[in-house]
Order: sequence, then C-alpha cells, then structure tokens
Amino acid sequence: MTEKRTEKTGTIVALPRKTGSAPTITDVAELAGVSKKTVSRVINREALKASTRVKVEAAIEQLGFVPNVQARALAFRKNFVIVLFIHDSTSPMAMTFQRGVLSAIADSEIALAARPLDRSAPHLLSDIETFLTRQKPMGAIFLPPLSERDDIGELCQRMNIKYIRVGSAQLDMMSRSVWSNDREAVMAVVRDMVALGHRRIGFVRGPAGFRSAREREAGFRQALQNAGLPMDETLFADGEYSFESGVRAGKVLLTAPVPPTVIFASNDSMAAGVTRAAHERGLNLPGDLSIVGFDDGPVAMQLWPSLTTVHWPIAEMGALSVRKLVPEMVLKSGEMADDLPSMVESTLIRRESLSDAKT
Amino acid sequence: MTEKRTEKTGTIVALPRKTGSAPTITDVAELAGVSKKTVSRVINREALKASTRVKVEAAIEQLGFVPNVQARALAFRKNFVIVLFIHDSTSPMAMTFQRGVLSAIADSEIALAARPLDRSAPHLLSDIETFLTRQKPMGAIFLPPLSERDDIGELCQRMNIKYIRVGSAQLDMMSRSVWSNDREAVMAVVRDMVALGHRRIGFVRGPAGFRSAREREAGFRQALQNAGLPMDETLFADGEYSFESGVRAGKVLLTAPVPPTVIFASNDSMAAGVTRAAHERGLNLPGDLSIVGFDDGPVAMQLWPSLTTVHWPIAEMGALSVRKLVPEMVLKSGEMADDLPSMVESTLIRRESLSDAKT
DNA sequence: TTGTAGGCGTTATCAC
DNA sequence: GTGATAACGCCTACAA
Repeated sequence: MTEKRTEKTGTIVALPRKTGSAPTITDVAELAGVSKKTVSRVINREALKASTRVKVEAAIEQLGFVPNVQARALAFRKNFVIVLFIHDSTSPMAMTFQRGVLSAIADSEIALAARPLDRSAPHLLSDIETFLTRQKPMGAIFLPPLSERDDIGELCQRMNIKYIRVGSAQLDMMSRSVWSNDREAVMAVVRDMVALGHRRIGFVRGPAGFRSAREREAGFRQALQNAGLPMDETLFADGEYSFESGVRAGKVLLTAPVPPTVIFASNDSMAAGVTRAAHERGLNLPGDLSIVGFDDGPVAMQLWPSLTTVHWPIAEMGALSVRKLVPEMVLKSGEMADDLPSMVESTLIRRESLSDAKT
Repeated sequence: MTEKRTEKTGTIVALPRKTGSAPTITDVAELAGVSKKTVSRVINREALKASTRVKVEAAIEQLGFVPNVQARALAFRKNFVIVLFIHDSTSPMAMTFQRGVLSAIADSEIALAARPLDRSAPHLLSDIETFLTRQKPMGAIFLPPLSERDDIGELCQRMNIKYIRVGSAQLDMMSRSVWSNDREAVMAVVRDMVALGHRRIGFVRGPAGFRSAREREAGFRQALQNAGLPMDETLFADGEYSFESGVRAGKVLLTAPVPPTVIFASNDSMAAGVTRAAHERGLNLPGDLSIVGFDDGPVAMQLWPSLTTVHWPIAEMGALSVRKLVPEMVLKSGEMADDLPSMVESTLIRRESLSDAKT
C-alpha cells in the first residue's frame, strides 16, 4: 500500500493507487518489498541474487513500469540519444544511413536525433558544440563530408563524447571509424570494363574536397595503370555529385573527338545525368555507350537502362556505427564489441547499363 | 564566489570555478544576486521586472549558461522532442517530410526522434504507446498510412499527447491535421491532358487501403466525368506504389487492344515503372505515350524523359506540422498560430513526359 | 548482496 | 514581483 507522510501535519494518508501518473521505481520497490536501489540494479542489469531479481521483475511486469528516461538522463548526465550530423539532408545517402541507424536502435531505449548542418557554415563548430551540450548524447555520428574534418573529432574528444566518423576511407582510429573500401570497389569495376573490351573509359569526378571523390578517382587511376591503359586527361570531367553536373559532364565527354565507350560516374545522380546526356544525343544504350555509377541509390533501378553501379552499403554502415558506439545497449548476447568490423565492402551490382564494347 | 559546506566536517570550501561541469541555474542566480526561481522565470519568459531580467540575462551571457534540457524535461514531465512515426523508412516521401520538420526546428531546442513502424505489425498500438511513454514528447506526427488509423489518434488523446495526422485529405479535426488537396490536383492534371487532346487516359492505382490512393483515383474519376469521357475500366490497372508494380501495370495497359495515349500513375515510382515498360516496348516518349506521375520526388527529374508530375509539398507539410504542434516554440514573433493553414496545395510540374496527343 | 542518504538541474507551490 | 522549499525519478557513493 502506498503511503505518504505529509510534511505539514505528519499524518499518514493512504494514496488511492494514483491513476494519472505512471508507476515509478518507488512503487516497484514497495510492491517487491525491496529498496529503490535494488530496482535500479535490475533496470541496469547489475549483479543481483536471482531470487531478488525475479521478485522485482514480477513487480515491474505487474505495474507496467517503464523507467523514466528523462530522470535517468539527468542522473547519468547523459541522454539516451545518438546524434546524427548530416551535411545534406536531401541526399538519399543520408536517408539510407539513417534507416540503418534506426534499425539498430529499434528495440533499445535509444532515440535518434538528426541534425543537418552546412559544412561551410561560419559557426559550424560552435553549432555542433551547442547541440552536443544540449543533447548530451550517448554518441555522435558524422557523415561525409562533415566526417572529414579533424577539428570536429577533436571537439568531441574535448567534450568527452564518443563519436564515429563515416567515410570512404579510414578517417580516425579504428574505434571511431566506419568506412567502405571505395577505392578497391572502383578498381574492380574498371577490371570488369576492361574484361568486356572497353579501352576508352570516361570518368566523372565528384566535387573537390570530398574524400569519397578522391578515393574513387584514385581507384580509377590505379586500375587504369594496372590494366596498362593510358591516362588520357580528356576522358576526365568534373562533377558535383548532382544530376545537373552529370548532364554537363556527359555532354563534355560525349562531344570529344574520340568519345569513350563507357563512362564511370562517381555517384548515381551523375550517372543519371550522363544517361540523360546520352539519350539527348540519341545514343543507343548500352549499345553505343555503357554507363556505370556508384551508390546503388533508389534511382539506379529506375533508370532506363537500369544502372550498373557499385552498391555502397550505407545502411549497414549506419547499423554498424551504432553497434560500435553503444555496444552495451544494442549488441545481442554473445556478440562481442571487439569483433565488430570497421570496414564494409562496396560491391558491384550488374544491371543493364554496362555491356561489352562494340568492336 | 561559489561556496559549499561539506556535510561531514562542516568546513567551508571555496570551489575554484569548477572547470569541468557546465554552469547551472544556481551559478547564474548567485552571480545575478537573485533566486533560482527568478532565473527560471527568465528562461521561460515569464513576467518579470525589466531591470531584474536584464541583470539575469547579463549573468547568463557572462557564464555561457545553457539550461539543462534533461532537468527541464524531468521537471516539466515533457521531453523537448517531437516524434515522427513513419511507415516505410525507405520512402523518399518520409525523408522529404523529415527534412521539412528539421528545418522548422533548426533554431529551437527541440529535437526530432524518428520511429519507423510497420502498420501491419501485431503490437502496433502498444509499440506506439511504449515509445510515447518513454519519450514524453511535445507532440507526435503520423505519416500515411499510419495517420489513417483513428485508433492511433484516440491513443494520443488518451495519453494527452498533441499530435498531427498527415494525409491526402483531412483525417482529424483541423488542429490535428495537415493535408494536401490531392483530389483537386489530379483533377487539374486530367483537365490538362484533355486540353492536350488526350481521350484515352490510363490510370495506375495506388495500393488498396491507402487514403492517398483513394483520393487520387476519386479525383481522376471525377475529372473524367467532368470532361464527359467514358469510364473505361480496362484503362485502370492496380499498383502498389512501387517501381515494379508500375512496370507490371504499364505492361498491362500497353498491351490493351486500344492502348491509352497517356498514363497517369498515382506516384512517381510507378510512373518510372510505366516509363520502363514503355521503353521496353520500344515506344517513343512522349510522342507515342505521355506519362504523368505524382510526388515530384528525386527520380522525377532524373528520368528520361523527365517526368511531368504533381508536386506534393511534403516538406512544407513537415514544417507546417511542427508549427501547428508547438507554435510557442517555433513561430516568429508576429506569427499567429491561428493563422496557420491546415491544407497545402499540390501543383502540377510540367516537364517533358507529357505532350499533346498525336492525332 | 542489499540498503541509506544525498545529489543531478530544473520547475511548482505557496508564501512574503 | 520575488524567494524558500519541496518535488521530479533516478543514480552514485558509501555503509551495512
């Protein structure tokens, strides 16, 4: 029976099982006949005699008790939240990553707070600091190109906040990084192209200052060299990862004196742009021109012809980031945090837009 | 000077401006020479003598004080969070909506917590209840098709949680609804088609049980009737809002004895599918077949030919939902909550995929 | 293994 | 208009 001693009078009143408010740790403790601390231990899975634990769990069940996250956050000085910093909230990549994060925390009490930021904003660092100060999250995840800034990592370390930097190459120490092997993936793509008889391979760059763009181009050049192909700079065009820039780059490459037989674009949006440029010139795809992209985003399958592209396992990277950040909260029993990889493989998805070079 | 009396010894120690921990309301109160409650009043913009307010604000500024959200949440019994319930976390629509929400809360102290849910999950309602119990959010937003369930609205009312149901028609009372006029938008589209000389108009349905699908079909049928066109059921095909279902529907419609000259698909993904089906049959687009979609998602522009479609102002709906949910926190001065609309207009975007009927 | 006392940083109540 | 004191629901430190 719940009792309460009023300060003023000292009388003892029996509270009629208060209807409105949710049961608290105190209610559970009373019902189970233990102290609040013991209930707290059950909640936090600390060592406890089995019989006591069972007793408390029964009380929790009976009352439908759900620990108050806000109170725990206050006491822990940590919010049960993971913060996701994204550069461009319109990018399918950020969305897919978020899906991976959400799937990883679905059964935990962790929430996700997304925060779009412009990498070139004047107060970027202080914006991040304010947000982290407010949220006091369990951890933070930075997507490219934000993740490429070392000063952001230093900020988190200073604030004593765990973080993961996501990218197309290792950007920080293992425990703070999740990355994909874009360079090797692109090399594999080029090997395939060469095997199909292609010798003139066009390349559409990503924007300067994006590590992913650099890695993909590095892989491309390395592969050309491995295949003994010449490094013809007229086969390189600049892009900005946008559809429009892909159209422009496509036009440039296709109006060259001797145009390429296949074009690799550093992401799917630009590959879609190249596809449009080719259609506009009345080319027959993939007969007259093969096109390959990178990302395997939602457009890839919907293009005509469907896009052969590198599957960037960005959703897996999202789930993996969470598991590395808060292993104690999301790992299944038996899983070890140390076993978690840091790198995930990007793999080629063969669709219609790549065929052999016509001879 | 901050002082602290230790319980054990009773000695008074001067705390050297504790470096690690952030300043609290107590620090501000001391510096300003007022009580904690007065500082609290400043934070919450309650009535206060101007001179006191200035004094406190100066202290806040000097200390760089940021109110602890967790402590406020505990005291208020409300978290500074808006929960977004989404059905399909892969859908571009959900992502675009989220972008609108994030833009609306960007400068506030509110965070967004996204929660994907399967509408057909067995414990849907109790899942929602648990999540809301945990989060104690300022408000909740339900995207279609979750928003179409009345029992979810009732749950929120029982839990005393403000909510918004988003859809393609008014689903709840004004203050709890944000919707777009899909029906009228589709009617306008059909009028355009008729004006271009089209008489045989194909229609690809959305999935049964989606209100948006019903509204769009209703608008379509109404428009046919208004134009005095026959209701030829062979011009209707089923779809599931997916690309693949669009391909199937396109094949069905295009193999009819007298195929349509234009096909309206109830969303962009299916329109992309129809586009593929047309390409596969070797049709010349839009000469042989016009295609129109609905959503104006990222694919629309990247298709070949680019897709004429209805712009579904889903990002605006996201921002609007937030403004209706927590006007006191996000409205600019001068804006009135009562002035906020509940309905936003879907409008036709003319691109390449719709041309006049060849005669 | 379990319990007690005190604190986390804020707001509510109710005086003055 | 402003302040003292008690919540809010949980956790940490320490004691038993």
